[in-house]
Amino acid sequence: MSNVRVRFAPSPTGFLHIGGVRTALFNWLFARHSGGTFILRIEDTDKERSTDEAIQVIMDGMKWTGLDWDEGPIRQIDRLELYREKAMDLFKRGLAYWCVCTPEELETRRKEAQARGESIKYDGRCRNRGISEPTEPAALRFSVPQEGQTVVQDLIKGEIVFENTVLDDLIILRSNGYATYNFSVVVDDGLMNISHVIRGDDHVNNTPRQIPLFEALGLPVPQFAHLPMILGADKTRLSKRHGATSVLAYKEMGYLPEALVNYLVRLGWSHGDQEIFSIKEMVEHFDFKHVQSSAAVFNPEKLKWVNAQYLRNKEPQEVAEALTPFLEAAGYDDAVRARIPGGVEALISPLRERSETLLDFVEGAVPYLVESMEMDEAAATKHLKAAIVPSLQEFADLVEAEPDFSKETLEGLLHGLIERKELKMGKVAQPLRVALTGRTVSPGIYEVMALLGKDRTLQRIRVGVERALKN
RNA sequence: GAUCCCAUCGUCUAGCCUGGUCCAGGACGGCACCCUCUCAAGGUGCAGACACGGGUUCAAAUCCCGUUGGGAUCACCA
Repeated sequence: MSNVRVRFAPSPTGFLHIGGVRTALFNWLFARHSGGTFILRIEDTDKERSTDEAIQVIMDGMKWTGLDWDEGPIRQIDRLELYREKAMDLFKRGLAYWCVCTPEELETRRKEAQARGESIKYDGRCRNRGISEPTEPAALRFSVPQEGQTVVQDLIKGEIVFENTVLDDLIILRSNGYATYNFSVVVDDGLMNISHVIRGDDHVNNTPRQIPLFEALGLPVPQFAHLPMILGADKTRLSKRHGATSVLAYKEMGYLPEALVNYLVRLGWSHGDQEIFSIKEMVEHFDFKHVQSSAAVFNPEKLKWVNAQYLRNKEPQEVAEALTPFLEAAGYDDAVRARIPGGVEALISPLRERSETLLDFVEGAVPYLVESMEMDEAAATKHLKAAIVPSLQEFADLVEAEPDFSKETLEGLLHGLIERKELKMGKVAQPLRVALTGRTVSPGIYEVMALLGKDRTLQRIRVGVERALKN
């Protein structure tokens, strides 16, 4: 086991966002690539917004995508005392001070400063007051060094330099006694020996605030890798407006977890021209050198394409296993599925080329699942005409008299009929398709018959004939 | 407004570090054709980008500077 220790640290305030999964994925990939440890830490210090359900949803999402963690979930709520101790330690060492400015005062001063066109950072008013035992509500602020620069050697963006004068004395302990995010993160990353902090680049501006804290606390400063954001089609941060952003929503929409992961890994990382990666290949090739430094637009079309690739290349049995819960959810139980000769697995080959998601699959499977199907009226009107009746009739009679129902036999029967009647294949196949499936679009006609079985095939052709007679 | 980040086809990207092999390659999407019992899948082809302006250099997508444009962050949220 290497010294690489990384963490994914979501705050449980809602669902697991697609961007969060990507962050988790890159952490996981780096850990697995380097034989390190991947830690799940829950940042739930905001008691108002954090919920247990959200924690469960995060874990469910990670399990679904296969991102397994080695340690945790560690909850910050269980470590509040620790943060308090570390903060007071800083105070005792003169590196932090009590601030009695109220939130309202601070807000007012920020507005005034902004109105004057000045920096809105904290003015350091309480820094030299030397309050040792506050008698009114007070927050503890960290005295940020104001000289020199803080340099971040980012693994993705390179060197980022911040003048320390732009940094203000951040609050590390709120007046209610709870640690703030920037403080608890540093304490945790330090104490957990995190070697690489891999997070969204919306955190770059937090980094120069955190580095001096590591140093003041005497904790090792990790390396940083700031991942570019995922944007919506309008180039703003991905949000609900852009469609589904919860991972589990993609599960429900019929995406395969490995396809989602594959799409996500290519969003910001590349390995030459390769598009499809097995998990093993991702782990093997992952590196920060090929992580893009600019933001990427989430493209649902390409996700669909990737999903389709997986649907087409997986073992039929595995696709069937993934599909079954969706059929079940659509109300097609065991008994219904048994209507198809060969069962659910028989659906895979004919439908996989025509489906991008498992939901598409269900849609395409309907005619073969139901006992009596719905007829698309427009299709019937167009294709089931009186002129075709003799052909359909004859074909049904031939099939009925023929004990063998194999594709080859069926093909021979239909071709013989077409030649005798001097018809075009399309002239017969299309009415047949409509009679058999109620639709103008389906897998090949012989595959359709195989999925229906002999009885339903005959029965539907007869019904089709009835219908054609009325046209 | 301040700070920081970013900039190759509509989108994801290769190439950039280590200038020439790039009149810029692949993929999604689009279009056309082929295949064909429909729809797909598959095959073939087409359109489509180095944001702009200056340098440096024999030579720049690649290095430097500036401009413009986009994004993120500026809380006793995380």
